[in-house]
Amino acid sequence: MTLASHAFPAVQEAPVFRAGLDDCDKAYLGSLGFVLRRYPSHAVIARQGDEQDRIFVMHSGWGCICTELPDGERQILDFPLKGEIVASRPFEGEAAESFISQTELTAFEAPAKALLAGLARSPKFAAVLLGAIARQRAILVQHLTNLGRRSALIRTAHLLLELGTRLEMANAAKRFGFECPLTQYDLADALGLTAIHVNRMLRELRERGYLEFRHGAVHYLNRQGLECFAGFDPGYLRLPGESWGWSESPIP
Amino acid sequence: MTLASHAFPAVQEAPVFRAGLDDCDKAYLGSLGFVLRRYPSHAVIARQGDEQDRIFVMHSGWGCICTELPDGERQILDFPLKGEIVASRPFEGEAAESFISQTELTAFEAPAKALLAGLARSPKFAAVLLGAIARQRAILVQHLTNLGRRSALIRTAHLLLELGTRLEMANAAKRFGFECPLTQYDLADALGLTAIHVNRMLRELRERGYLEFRHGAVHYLNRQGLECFAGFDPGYLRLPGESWGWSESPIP
DNA sequence: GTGGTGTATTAACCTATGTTAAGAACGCCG
DNA sequence: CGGCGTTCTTAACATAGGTTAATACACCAC
Repeated sequence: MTLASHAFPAVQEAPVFRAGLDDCDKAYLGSLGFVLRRYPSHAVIARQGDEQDRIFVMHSGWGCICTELPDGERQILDFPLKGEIVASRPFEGEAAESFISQTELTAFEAPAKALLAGLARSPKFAAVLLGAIARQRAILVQHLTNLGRRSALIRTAHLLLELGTRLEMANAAKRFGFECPLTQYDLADALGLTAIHVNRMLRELRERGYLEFRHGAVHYLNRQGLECFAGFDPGYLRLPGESWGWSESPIP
Repeated sequence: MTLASHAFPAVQEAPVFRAGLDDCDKAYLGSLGFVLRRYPSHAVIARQGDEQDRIFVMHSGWGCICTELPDGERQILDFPLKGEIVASRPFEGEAAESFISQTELTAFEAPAKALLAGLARSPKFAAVLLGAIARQRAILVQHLTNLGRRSALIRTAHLLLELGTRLEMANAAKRFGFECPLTQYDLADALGLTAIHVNRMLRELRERGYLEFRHGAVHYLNRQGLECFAGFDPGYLRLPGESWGWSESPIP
């Protein structure tokens, strides 16, 4: 739309917005005041309990959304990936969750009020936003189901498959897997397990010939078998109004 | 607004809407085509996988939102209570969850599209809706944290305290507790436990002098102690823009 | 009354996961 | 190069929670 969109990454190209908006809405989006900011690793980008007035669109790096308990433990709710929205308390009130970077991370930021105004402006814009919120909710629901009703082994597999699929949807996956800078402690906090047990589960997945998680990368050894074993059905990751993936080579 | 609102319960009086909307918005709400419907107990009101085109506002009775796994197990995500919204996939796409009645249940229903249109109509209306969605998300997050990082005993206590507080907010609690027709199997499916273990935990809570769950009702024995023990902080249940509770006797 | 179904309760036993402890591998920095 | 912190890995042991099974209790149909 502008020269800047060639010189700098533009929020309009984020997967959340890319599919659903026409040029007019994208121009409007460009006017909302999104700024690309960079955070170092292990930075607290938004703290649980603070007034929540910004929303984020991930651009690079890894972070997590988590709740912190009085005893110092934490529960990771999700790892927002490239092109996904972070808007924990959509548009009002104090945040119930923290947003923390795991690696160096860049994200677009805008005042939440700007987006709220956009809801009234264009039905298409509203639909895209609500679609993104619905997808986030679906992901949260899967994580909840994971914790409540799946064994540690399947739970671990399910999360890794989900992350891989989401990265593919953002064109950020590798050929045989994906880069994943999470530590086993991070995974443990997301899976409701101990880091030691995560280690056991990763070994088990490797020994069963499903996948390998080493040197900050996940390599599938038998992806189809793993999806079957984990009961992974990626339907919940689809953004409404979007056909499957924007990869160059669509899966039949 | 109309004669009918005296003869029949009106959706405008539901807690979700009651606080935030002015008369004009309430009149609009009344025009959206909400219909009060009655379901028998153990009815499937919306099934996982079906196209989701209605939203509900609970009016009486108990139900649950759950996901069903291939192996026949289920994970209950939440128990929507009187005056709360049920809109699992807000406004589009197929439902990732089922909505099932536990007791006989009545709810207002309207086509989801009607609400979507309301977003553009009035900023206040949009804010109320988004507030309700945000609250639902906060509840989901607490349930997730419950499953991931709290012991079975505290988890059980936390859920019961939450339900009690939500019922109070809807003016639907008793003096010393609340009526709760859930079975121990229902609780187990919500807590990620076995019904047998739920039984053990309820006994433990009773023996410790915290609360009693018998004959379909929860009686607090030492509510303050229990809240402290469970680390229960009801802040996440507040609807944005709402002061604490609309009970006649506000808690200091 | 009798029987039947769903729920609650308890006990005995088993297993998945947590805990503690200790090395090993790797990167970073002097 | 050597030392130090972070992460990974494994083993031995402890326990929370699951499993199986049996009894008791309520409610309803007949």
